Amino acid sequence: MGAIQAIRGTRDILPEEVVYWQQVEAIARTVLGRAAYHEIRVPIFEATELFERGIGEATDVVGKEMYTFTDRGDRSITLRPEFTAGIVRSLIEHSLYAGGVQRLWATGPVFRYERPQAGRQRQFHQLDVEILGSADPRADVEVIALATDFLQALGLKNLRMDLNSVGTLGDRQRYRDALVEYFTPYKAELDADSQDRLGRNPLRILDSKDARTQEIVADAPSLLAYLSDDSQRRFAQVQQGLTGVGIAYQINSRLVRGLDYYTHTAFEIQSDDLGAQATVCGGGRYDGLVAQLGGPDTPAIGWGLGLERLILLLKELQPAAAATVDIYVVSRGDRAEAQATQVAQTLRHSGFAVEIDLSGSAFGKQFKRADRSGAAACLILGDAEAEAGTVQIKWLASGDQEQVNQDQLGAIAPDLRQRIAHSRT
RNA sequence: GCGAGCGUAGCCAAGAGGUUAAGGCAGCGGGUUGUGGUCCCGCCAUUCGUGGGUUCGAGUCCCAUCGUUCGCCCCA
Repeated sequence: MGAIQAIRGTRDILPEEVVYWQQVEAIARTVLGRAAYHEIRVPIFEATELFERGIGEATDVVGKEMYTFTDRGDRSITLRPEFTAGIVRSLIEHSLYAGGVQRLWATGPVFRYERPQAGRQRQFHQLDVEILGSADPRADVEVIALATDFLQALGLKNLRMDLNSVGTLGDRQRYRDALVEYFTPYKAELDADSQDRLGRNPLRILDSKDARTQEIVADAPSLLAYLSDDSQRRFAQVQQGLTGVGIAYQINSRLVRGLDYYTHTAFEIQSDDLGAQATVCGGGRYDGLVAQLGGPDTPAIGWGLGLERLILLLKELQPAAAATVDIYVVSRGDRAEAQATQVAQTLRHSGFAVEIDLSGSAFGKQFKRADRSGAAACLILGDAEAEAGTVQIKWLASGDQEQVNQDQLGAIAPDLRQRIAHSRT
């Protein structure tokens, strides 16, 4: 023992799994690109204050989940727990808002100090999408459609979307007061967590899992009743827009998301196949955040999507695609081995995926490995071939074998390519 | 931060106080020193996450610790 292990809550993504990640990233680029979104890359750590001010001191994310440390210059640094705050900081710092509506996306690791469990780690990855500078309900629809398009392009099914409006900060404050008034007489009957939430974040009581609390919640005032006329009209427009582009959703008036900055539209996409951590994608509108962080009044909406959870779902859907090798090169003897290196290079330059056997062991063993590599063809170089400047090409499926001059390999590349493709079908 | 389960080789896994720590997969070597996918043989844990304790004796019991899994909280 004594071997160093990955830190708790972090993990290695091994080659076999990376295939899924690459697939997800490729599809994200396609879907986002064709909606005219641009990638932005922001730092992995920021001043702690950014998150405290942006996400809200009262939230769990800031209160107990941040990876915060002091650097050598005595600054308080925090590993980003989400993307939005950093993107907004960047927008302000570079005056991107001056260029009109900004459609941005980002991906990479984010960090939250929590107990790991199914679908949850301390370092995980998100895909993040934001549209900044528009208050138009069509922006809400566009961004949500991007999430469903992306998930659909990956072939995921059995997802459901909850939609809600949390109104303006004012609407929410009035609702919050109403809730406190409603719950206070029941305080003793609420579960312990909810009693605590009554003072801190009464909206959270609404989705308590405790049975008795839920009985009390059943008669609690509804958030929708506290929305201003304007907020209600907005919410209706978003719903019409979603219906118009054929996106299914259900209204969930208890959907209140964790971060303080949300206004109006809030939504969440969930799956039943993820255990307790069912949320794959969550987001909403945050009209006040840019101003709160010192920028000009800039309405915005966006979402974050958990890539680990997504890949968990993807793995159930499709088996891992084996990485393919076209040609496996087998050689024995000093001269042959030297030539094999050159031949492999030539073939790679012609575009083939070529793996070379470095073992120097008996041909029999090398053939065994050739077979297991999944290669379509095997190139053989021994003393005889080295002497003659030739190479044997053996087709592993049929066992057929032919001889080619080494300097002809470039010329027959198109033919080889065709036959390799053919042998795979 | 709280609760519960688990921790034997690269992977899966038997073993439930007495002893040579089964077996399978993968890997490596050989049968076959230039021809694979089958087959046969051999090798692959002085040791059971770590530390301490109980006992004549512990992988098997107890304690602690670390890791891991699932759940709570919360979220992606």
